[in-house]
Amino acid sequence: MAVLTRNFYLRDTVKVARALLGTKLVHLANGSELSGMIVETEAYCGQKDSACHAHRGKTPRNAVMFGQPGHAYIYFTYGLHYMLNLVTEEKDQPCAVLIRGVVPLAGIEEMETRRRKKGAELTNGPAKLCQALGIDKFLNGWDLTLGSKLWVEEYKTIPAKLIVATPRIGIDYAQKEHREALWRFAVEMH
DNA sequence: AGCACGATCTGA
DNA sequence: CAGATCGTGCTA
Repeated sequence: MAVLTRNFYLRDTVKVARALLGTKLVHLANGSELSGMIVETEAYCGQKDSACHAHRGKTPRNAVMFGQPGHAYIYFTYGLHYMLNLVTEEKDQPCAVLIRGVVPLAGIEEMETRRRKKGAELTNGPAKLCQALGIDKFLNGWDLTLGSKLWVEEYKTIPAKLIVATPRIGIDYAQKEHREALWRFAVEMH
């Protein structure tokens, strides 16, 4: 399937977040494919967004967000978790989409061994998905348009009826306007 | 140089 | 509902 190009990411972040639903996230970890269909995302929209890491300007940690779109912004938090974001919009616009959930497609056995705890709820939650797919800080800044090591490709078209938009999770510190923005997108399962 | 805290997850 | 656990960024 076609690897998503730079232009896919070079758009309004909220649109990209929505468009990423149904695409396939692939990580090649020592030769084996670990992949899943993206079913939950959140848009973080630059300096003006008080929930965005780049809100207070450029720092060593968030520098990748200020670069070209189509790169992975991965950071470490709570002393134990990694989060995966995909950089969007043009250079110097520090925007990104947080990947919050995937449905495992390939490498499910290996994902289970990577996770401490087994079970079907393998990759819902931004930190759990990183652990299952073996994504860590060494992939920070990786160019996702190369189609090697870590990338996103076309997979499935999700009917609009199945997509819900809600406020983002875990950003109670943000201003009301940003706290309430419907910038989280998820595919309704059942 | 010190310190408070986080786009989370788990188990009690 | 608290504990895990540490890099980051703000303050001094």
